Amino acid sequence: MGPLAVSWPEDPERLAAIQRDLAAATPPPWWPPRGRPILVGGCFCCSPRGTEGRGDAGDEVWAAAVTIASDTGRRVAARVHRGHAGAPYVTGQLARREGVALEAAVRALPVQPDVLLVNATGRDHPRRAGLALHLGAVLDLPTVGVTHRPLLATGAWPADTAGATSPVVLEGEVVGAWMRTRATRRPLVVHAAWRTTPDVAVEVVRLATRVYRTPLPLREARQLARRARGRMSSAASSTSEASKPHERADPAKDR
DNA sequence: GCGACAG
DNA sequence: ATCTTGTCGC
Repeated sequence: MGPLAVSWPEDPERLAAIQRDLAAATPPPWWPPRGRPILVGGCFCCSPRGTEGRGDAGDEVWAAAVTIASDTGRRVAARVHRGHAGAPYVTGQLARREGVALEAAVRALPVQPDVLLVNATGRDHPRRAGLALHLGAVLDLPTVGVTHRPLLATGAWPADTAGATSPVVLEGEVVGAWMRTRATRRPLVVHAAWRTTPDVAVEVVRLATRVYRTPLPLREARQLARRARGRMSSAASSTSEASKPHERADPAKDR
């Protein structure tokens, strides 16, 4: 795609209009090449600790993005971007809060992924265009949403075996799937988003998941964003910086 | 009063 | 998202 003029309007009604346009768009479907490794990206945005509730416009935020090779699980690129929230969190309008920062983090990646995981819904949305779908359109990248629970859609949990899935449906449309990435762990919801179907979303998450419940790209992006928040550098208001080369083997929690 | 709908 | 609390597993 590309011609579609998409942005991150601050006005809720302008965002709603864009979401309706995005929902009606018919970009070419994408799916992972069979039998060949791909680059799977992930991005994540967090706010200062102690900030409960919806937050406010102008809140400091940290957005991280990573690119990971699906065959080795190795990180090939990572960036953290410190910026500001465009709005408080409002159901159905997450794009206004996190869109700008997430876009900046992904664009800063020296190696772009083939497909991007986003901590948000896609078609499961009041206007069928959640942040995961919106971000894909803006970046011209296929996207898959991954959340802890649906926004509006419903569906029964899958069997308690690794890899099991069950449909998540919104008004008759299958918009995603519950997916048991790890046996005995709570399932995640994987969402069809920009240029992806529920089946493709499941396959991408399968390719990107290793030993943890959370797919590697999302897990690493989350770690990077929170680590950056912890450092609390006193740099200027908005800056992009390379990730540090070394790793910490921390048995961190995996919510 | 109750229930709740991404992050 | 963040907070709290509890439990399980390495």
